[in-house]
Formats: sequence, C-alpha cells, structure tokens
Amino acid sequence: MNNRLAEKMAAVLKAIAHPDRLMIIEILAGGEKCVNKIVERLDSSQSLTSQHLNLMTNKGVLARRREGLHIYYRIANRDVLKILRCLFRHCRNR
Amino acid sequence: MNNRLAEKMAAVLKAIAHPDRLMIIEILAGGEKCVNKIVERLDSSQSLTSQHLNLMTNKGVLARRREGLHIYYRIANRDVLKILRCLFRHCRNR
DNA sequence: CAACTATATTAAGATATTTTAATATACTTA
DNA sequence: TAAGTATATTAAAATATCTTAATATAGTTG
Repeated sequence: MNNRLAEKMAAVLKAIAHPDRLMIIEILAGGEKCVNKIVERLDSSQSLTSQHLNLMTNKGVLARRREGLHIYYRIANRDVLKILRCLFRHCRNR
Repeated sequence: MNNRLAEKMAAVLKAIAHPDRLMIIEILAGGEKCVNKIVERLDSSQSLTSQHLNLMTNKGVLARRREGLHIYYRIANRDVLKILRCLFRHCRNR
C-alpha cells in the first residue's frame, strides 16, 4: 500500500465513519430511497441528512437521480456493503 | 443496526481512518513489530507514530506487550484485516 | 547510579468535522 | 404565476482531530 492509496482508503473510511451515515447506508442497502423517507427513518433533521447525503455522494459512496420533486439516493458501489458487513460482525460481539 | 451499534462502528472506522494508521495496520499484518521498526517504515516522527499506536490500542484495534526496552504492537483482532482487504480492493481500481 | 535507548505524554496551535438555523433552489400544481 | 413540497446550500459556532515540539518515563548497561 503506497501513500496515495492509503489516503484514498482513509478518505473512503472518513466518508462513512459517522453513525448517521452508517445508518443511511444500511437504509439504502434495501434499495434506493428519496430524502424524506431517509430523514423519517433516521430521526434527524432534513438539513443535516441532506448534508450527509451530499458528502457521501461527492465521495463516490452514493449516487442519486431526480424524479419530479423527489431525489432518490442509492449506494454507488456495493463494495461498501462488504466493508459494512465485516465491521458489523466485528462490532456486534464486543 | 441500532444507534448504539452505529456509534461503535463509527468509532472503529474513525480509529483506522487515517493514512498513517492504515499503513501501520498493514505493517503489523506481517506480524508484531516494535515501535522503532514501525517509525522507520512509516517515515514519520516517533511522537506522532506513538500517538497513532496509542489511539488504536485504546480503541481495541491493536494490542501491545513489553519486552525489555521494546514494546511490540500487534493487531488485536483480525476482523480489522478483513475490513482493510475489502477497502483495498475497492480503492485499488478507482 | 549515570548515561543511554526506546517509547509515551503533554500542551498548544492548526485544521477539519459536526451541528444548527436560516435561507435558497427546483419542481409541481392550482 | 403564486403557493406548496422536496431538497440543497450557506454561514457560523461548537467540537474533534491532527501535528509539532518539548519533555517525561521505563528499562538497560557500564
């Protein structure tokens, strides 16, 4: 692992290293959702959720598409789910 | 995933979400090493490296043992390596 | 025990992340 | 086109992380 790659890897981890953002990824694991559904399930504010969604989209973790008034978010690359599953197993028993 | 678990998971991610710390984990994947070996391979300062090592030890990612003047660090739980491998594969091609 | 080696701790400043509140934008529909 | 709904952006304050430099500690050896 060279320095450049280590930085890329750290950037991906930082993009998901937040409780709300992990929950968002879990919510989207079940398929794409529009923002207000995500806000409801998170029990967080619209603004903050939107910022989390934007951050993860900019970092390539999520992708979005518009359909009328709604914007649907989805997981951009399923690799992230693998990482989450390892992490989940690791944390569940401790 | 409940809130408590999401926080635990985020804490583990934060503990490793730093280029130097990822490199340290990779170095230790080959077996335990003492601090000065790690410092050499990282090309970072003794103090900063020691702080990274402490942080990861406190968060349960690493473990250490003393042998005379040297303190040997090792990976506390191999789950972390699985996470890193997923992440590595994810980042290598982008 | 003095000098040395290996490592840890501390404090401070720099930088980044998180959160809130207010406001803006984009699209839809009456 | 005005009002309404869904979402995004911005700015500021609060908090956390990162880095450096200086110093402390713990063990070893002459």
